[in-house]
Amino acid sequence: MGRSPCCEKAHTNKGAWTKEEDDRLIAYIRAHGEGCWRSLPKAAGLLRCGKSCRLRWINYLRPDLKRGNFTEEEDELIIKLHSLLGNKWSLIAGRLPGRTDNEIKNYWNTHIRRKLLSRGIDPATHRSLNDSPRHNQAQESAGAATICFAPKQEEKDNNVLFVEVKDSKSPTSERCPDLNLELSISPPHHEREEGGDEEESKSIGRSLCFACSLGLQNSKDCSCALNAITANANASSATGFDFLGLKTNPLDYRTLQMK
DNA sequence: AATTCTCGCAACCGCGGCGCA
DNA sequence: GTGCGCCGCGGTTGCGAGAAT
Repeated sequence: MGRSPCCEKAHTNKGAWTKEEDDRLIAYIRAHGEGCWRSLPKAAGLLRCGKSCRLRWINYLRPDLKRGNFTEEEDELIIKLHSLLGNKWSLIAGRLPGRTDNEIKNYWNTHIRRKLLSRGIDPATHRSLNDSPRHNQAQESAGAATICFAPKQEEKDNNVLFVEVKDSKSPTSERCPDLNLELSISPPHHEREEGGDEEESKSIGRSLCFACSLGLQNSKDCSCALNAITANANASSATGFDFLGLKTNPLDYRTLQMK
């Protein structure tokens, strides 16, 4: 039954890695490639558990890592992605070449949180801090805003789901949707389709192709209404929408990849 | 110069999903 | 079908460096 334990914790080193350990790990992975972290430490002559080796390699030793300060563009991209994905650091890291989930997580906690607070934005909800009391009151009285996977009929036929953000009290009146990730499945929301150009454009701005969000980037089911936030993160254009007060283009979930 | 405080980052821990036996 | 281990992820901790007193 099952497999043997990944490592004997009693005979493994912990704490900071030494130069010699780093060299051994690098040399081994250069020779044999990544993978099979369970057997790697023994094979490489390291007194570490596989988990520790993997972490050290991914977060520090990988040759493609971009060391150094985050750029302003990276900052803004992280903020946008976090507002959409929440604390899904690995997904966010997947959109920032050379950055690791751990690095982004640390950077968020030390720099970006403060940056958002100084802008008057709640880093947890991405809403204006001034809105919070009113919003909290609304949530208490009418329930939290909800992201729904609400397929339209034709999308149902194609097995496509769209993510929509709605406020249970006023489904279409909020310009910056609450990104409470409390999820629910709901039937198609036809009211919005009948709501005229303005409502339609808001609806489009809030819709994410669920197939893409699930990593089915090349799926035929992918018909994401939001395209290429990240590809155009540096160049806010007239076609972008005002997301969190940051003029931007929609996010292309097609390119969101797991590491 | 010595001590205390604050901050940033590397590493660890625990959990959930998945696959193997 | 079930149990167990591996892998990957997010949250948390601990330590070292620099700033402040």
